[in-house]
Amino acid sequence: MMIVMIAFMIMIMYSQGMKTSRANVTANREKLLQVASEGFREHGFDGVRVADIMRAAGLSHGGFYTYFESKDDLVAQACAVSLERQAARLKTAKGDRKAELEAYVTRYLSTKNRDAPGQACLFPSLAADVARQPAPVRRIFGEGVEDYIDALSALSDDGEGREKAITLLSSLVGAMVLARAVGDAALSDEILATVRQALI
Amino acid sequence: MMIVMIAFMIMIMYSQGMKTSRANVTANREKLLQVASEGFREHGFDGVRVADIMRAAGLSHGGFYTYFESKDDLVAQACAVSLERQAARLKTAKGDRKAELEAYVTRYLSTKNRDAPGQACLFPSLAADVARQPAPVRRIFGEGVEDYIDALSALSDDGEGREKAITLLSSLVGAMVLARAVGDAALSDEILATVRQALI
DNA sequence: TGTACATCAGTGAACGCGCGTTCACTGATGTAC
DNA sequence: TGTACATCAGTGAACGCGCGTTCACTGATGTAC
Repeated sequence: MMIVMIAFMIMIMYSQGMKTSRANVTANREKLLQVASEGFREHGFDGVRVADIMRAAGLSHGGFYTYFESKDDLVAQACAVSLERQAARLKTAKGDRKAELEAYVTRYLSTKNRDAPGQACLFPSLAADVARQPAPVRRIFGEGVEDYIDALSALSDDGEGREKAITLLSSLVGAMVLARAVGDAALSDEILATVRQALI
Repeated sequence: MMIVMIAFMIMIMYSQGMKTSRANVTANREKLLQVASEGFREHGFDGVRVADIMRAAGLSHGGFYTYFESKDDLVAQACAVSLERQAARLKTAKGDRKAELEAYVTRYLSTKNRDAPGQACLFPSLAADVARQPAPVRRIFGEGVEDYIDALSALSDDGEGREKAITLLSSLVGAMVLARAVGDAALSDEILATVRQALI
């Protein structure tokens, strides 16, 4: 009985990868990328310290270089992860494409989204910072934008999908960037509401 | 003769404010704000050092605090200056308003503007950074956006000026932010061209 | 299966550099008489 | 007008803190026999 239980535990350990050291590496790396991705969107690349990220993942800061070559490396990988996820999320859209797109715009330009940049699209938070990053990050980012445009295009039902996707994306990003920057809450709300109405 | 020349020089010195110490303070402050304003737009607030700015103005770094309380103070004042200037420039528009607006959009979304952020609108360069700055900067920035929207509205000739101004500004800012961030030059050009066409 | 050894994730102190800020000091500018 | 003094812009060394990165070390995990 005991042996069966132990064997079972070992199976779980291996299959879920939560107990052995090697599996921990995988889990920790995912956790680190997740924490970094949210932190960067919320506070910018320079606003999050290596030590913060390690602490949030339950590790001490010295172990950072087991996982990443440098902070720049983490920045690049965290961007890649965020970009993939948000393009993937867009591609799962089913049903009426027009309704789908409208729902997307409404969600994107909501005050909730504005006030939780850590959970939101990384373009408004990080695009301006990315423009000043080393080439590898800019390349990854460019591919992410490309994917995103493709995914948005697929939601459009006429031949001008790509053009519409680009102008739509620009409006979304610009509105959110401005809404987050202005100190005045009323103006911020107005920007979101106005662009939302114009797009739907 | 000599006395007349000297008197004349003194007049010039006082009137142009280039030689006496007190007048230098004014000229230096303007120079510092100008240098800072360009530097911040090009490299972000954290990308420009106090010592860089002082050197560019021909001063040593220790003198910084003769002019500003802190770097944050400079950030706020430099933003105020840039914002005022770009709203003022927009207000000088004369002639056919529609043509004026189109010319403005074309200039705004040009590759030249994209490649010279130090000379361009500060919204795409700094809005995301501003969102993470202390409240005074955000307030100043918000007022600048408000002014800008007003100025753009005045160029629109129907009753929906303000709504149009807000959506236009969002498109401009978003397109420029994305165009500057993507590593791929072709995609960057495409974003600018597509949004330009859509807006004109 | 058990044992001895090798590997390597993880620790936490320390390093080193960058950068905003401070400070004692200088010398030109400005003022009072 | 000239002289003596006060003010203050400007200098450059030094300070202090933050933060990315390194490093010697530990102990658990994994491997060989």
